[in-house]
Amino acid sequence: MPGPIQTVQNPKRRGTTKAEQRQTSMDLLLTSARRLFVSQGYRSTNLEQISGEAKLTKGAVYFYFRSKETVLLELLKQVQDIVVDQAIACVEVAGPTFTDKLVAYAHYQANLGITHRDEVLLLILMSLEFKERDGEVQDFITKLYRKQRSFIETLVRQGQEAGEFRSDVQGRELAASVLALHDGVFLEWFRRSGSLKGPELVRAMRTLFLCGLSVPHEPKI
Amino acid sequence: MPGPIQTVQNPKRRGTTKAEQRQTSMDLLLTSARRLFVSQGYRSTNLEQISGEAKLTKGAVYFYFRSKETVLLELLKQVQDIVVDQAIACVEVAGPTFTDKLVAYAHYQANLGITHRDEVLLLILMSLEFKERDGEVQDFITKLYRKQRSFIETLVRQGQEAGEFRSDVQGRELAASVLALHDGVFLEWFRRSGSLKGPELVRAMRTLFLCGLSVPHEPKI
Amino acid sequence: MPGPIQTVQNPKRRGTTKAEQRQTSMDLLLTSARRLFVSQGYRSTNLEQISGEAKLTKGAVYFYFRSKETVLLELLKQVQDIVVDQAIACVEVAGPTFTDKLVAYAHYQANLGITHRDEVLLLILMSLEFKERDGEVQDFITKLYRKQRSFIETLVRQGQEAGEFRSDVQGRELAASVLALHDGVFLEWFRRSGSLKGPELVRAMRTLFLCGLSVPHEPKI
Amino acid sequence: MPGPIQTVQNPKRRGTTKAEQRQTSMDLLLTSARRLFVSQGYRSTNLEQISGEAKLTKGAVYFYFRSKETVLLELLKQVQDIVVDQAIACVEVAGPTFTDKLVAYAHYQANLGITHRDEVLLLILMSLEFKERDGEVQDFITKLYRKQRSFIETLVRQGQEAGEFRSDVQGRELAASVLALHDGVFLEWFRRSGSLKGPELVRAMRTLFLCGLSVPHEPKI
DNA sequence: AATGAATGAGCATTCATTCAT
DNA sequence: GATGAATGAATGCTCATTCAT
Repeated sequence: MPGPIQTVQNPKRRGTTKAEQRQTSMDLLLTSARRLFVSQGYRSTNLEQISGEAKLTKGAVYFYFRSKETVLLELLKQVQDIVVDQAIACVEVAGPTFTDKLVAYAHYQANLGITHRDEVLLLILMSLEFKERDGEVQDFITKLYRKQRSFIETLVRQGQEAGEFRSDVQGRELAASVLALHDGVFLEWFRRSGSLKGPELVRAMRTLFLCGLSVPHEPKI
Repeated sequence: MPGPIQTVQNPKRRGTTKAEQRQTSMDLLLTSARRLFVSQGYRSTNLEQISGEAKLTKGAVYFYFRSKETVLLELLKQVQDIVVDQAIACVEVAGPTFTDKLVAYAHYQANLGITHRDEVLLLILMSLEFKERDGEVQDFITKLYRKQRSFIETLVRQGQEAGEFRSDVQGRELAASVLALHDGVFLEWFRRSGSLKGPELVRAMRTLFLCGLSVPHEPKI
Repeated sequence: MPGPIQTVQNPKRRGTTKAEQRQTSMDLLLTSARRLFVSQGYRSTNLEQISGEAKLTKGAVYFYFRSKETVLLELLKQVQDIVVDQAIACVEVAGPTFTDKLVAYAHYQANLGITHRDEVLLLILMSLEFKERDGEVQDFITKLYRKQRSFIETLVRQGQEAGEFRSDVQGRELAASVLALHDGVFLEWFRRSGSLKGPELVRAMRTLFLCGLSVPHEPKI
Repeated sequence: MPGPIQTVQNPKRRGTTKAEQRQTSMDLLLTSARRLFVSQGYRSTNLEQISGEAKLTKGAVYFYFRSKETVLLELLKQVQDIVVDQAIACVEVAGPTFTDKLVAYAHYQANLGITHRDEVLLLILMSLEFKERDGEVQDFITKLYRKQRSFIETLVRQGQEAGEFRSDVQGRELAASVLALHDGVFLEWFRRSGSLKGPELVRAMRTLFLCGLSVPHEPKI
């Protein structure tokens, strides 16, 4: 018979407290939202898909979040912590040379690609999807990117001043290239999921980073 | 039964032949569609925006194209010609070394970034937006990327065999990095439109290309 | 390349006068409209289909007719002549008994089913499709049906008075049954085009007509 | 991003359980859809009319049904039960003669004309409107008609073999005439809603059935 | 804690109709 | 005599959001 059939809420997660259940449901919703936003895009993902994958209904999303946009913002906050803040913290303890720091950065990111692939991709993809929109999401993403950029830029500039990195290209643009390579590698990986060997790709990326940044040993072009 | 409609037909494009008018309108529609698809995404652009920007109405789009998707396919055909085929043709006449060829490729692409920014971006952005969808668009994009990749991969492999490019990273992954850097640079430029100096960015990209690919002259890392 | 491709008007109907060409084009349009209205219905047939089948374009329809509705009205005028007026004329010269007249009517209609199938069906189908609409078409069809009905009713009533037809059912309802059987047979034929033998069906219809109308020869039910 | 919508939710169907509300709304929608499809045709009825008559909105139709077509299919399933299956069941228990069975069929249908006029008409009208279309609806209707036809045909053939019905016309065509008369009578009633006396019409129909089918008692025509 | 009913704005698409050429 | 360009109203359908339960 007709009508959208929703799964009957059978007594699940028995033996858990309300608070635990709350957390579980929220986590399920966030995880499926993240996965779907990454694979289909924000706009092309609807609340039925998100809640369905978490074995809940649309209404549940509104119980936990104010709106679809809030779900994304929540995800982006997680991203900020994992992808940006922890990367910065990790680089800060590395050293002593700036080359060491850059390698640490590359390694941290490469590792994220394995442990938190969707978080990394979410930031990149949403930055593109929300480019011309304005609102909280746009603002948040812009700030995140700005933070990331200025961190790398500082690193690159310091490396240049220390004579570790080449100075024949301006720091701002060199830093932009580093980020570009980073994002590009993740996107290419995303696009071809399966047909590329992750570790090899990371090695190639690191090689490009280092060789491209290092002081050239003889005139090129 | 809809009654007779009394619109005041503003005499537009008067004094032009049908053929000219056709070409003009189609070009206007394609140009505004391209611009909008790039800046807002395919799904977030509606036909009213596309036609409105060309001073036409939704109906006109359907006079020239079978559907919204057909508009995009038409644009992608142009992209294939400009961004992929001509790049390949351009590289083929360059030489004699593979390094020369790679530089020619980088220069051609860098130039496109100035003369055909939207065409380049369209391909990259649509490849991401249509990732999980299937249909004609997905197929077309996949083929385009495959062509581009296999071309670069061949170039990189030949350069490796000729001893010009480093061989400590597999050709496939090295080629992927080249494309990743390319796409990444364009996206970063797109994201920050205005705040980056194009020529400088291109120089940085070229440097990364060449230094990263060239045979290392002394042990690194 | 895009855009709806229309057949190029190659020099056709050469060696004919304008008037002849006019007539030819109008006839072509009317014939394809009739065929399409019958097979798909009025609303589901669009002007592109009508004109396309006549190797002309939408605009041509508007050159010859004021509107889509006018095309149908023109067709219905033809139907009036062939299906109703000529049937009446034909019956009037038949005789001498009312049974003879009824047989003449049945034969005329049966013959029409072969020579002018679409005209007969058009009236029946449009009477159903335009039932709740109002306007010229509705009016025209209503008048046609009224004419047909009152003609048959008179015939039946006269037959009853002459003692040829049974009088245990009121003339109005008996006449309605005759028309119902007539329309029903044509529709069933239409629905199953192909799987029914026309001549056999006509014989069955005639049998039902006559037996059902004739004075019963012994008590029934 | 659509902002929060401030509709004043008129508290409708308050005090009813979800299940009741569901049933009520679905029934209202189906009933108005049936009425409108019969009086205006499927294609000429829009979802606003259907939902409006049930004091709901377009969206509600999509809450209960997957598409406009699904609404029709649901209605046709009801028709199958009431108009075809129950008629067959009813005839099967009638007897002992085949004439008795035919009379039972006629009575059942005549009664339906009063209690379920729209259901009977829906099948007939949709069989015409969907003639050239293909898809689920067409398939369903074709199967229904086939079932009906083969049932009547068997009945007629058995009556012929038993010597109750005339054998000078082939069973297939005789059966077709019975259905034709049936459909024709309903359509004529539909077309002239109001100006025909139902019971009289039914008597006329039954008379035509019986007289036309019965073995002739003396040479006719 | 979560569901199910219902809404309404937005959107791609179809199509009769107009009009300059 | 007829075409091609363009319009705008209509319509099926999607989806974020609201709210009573």
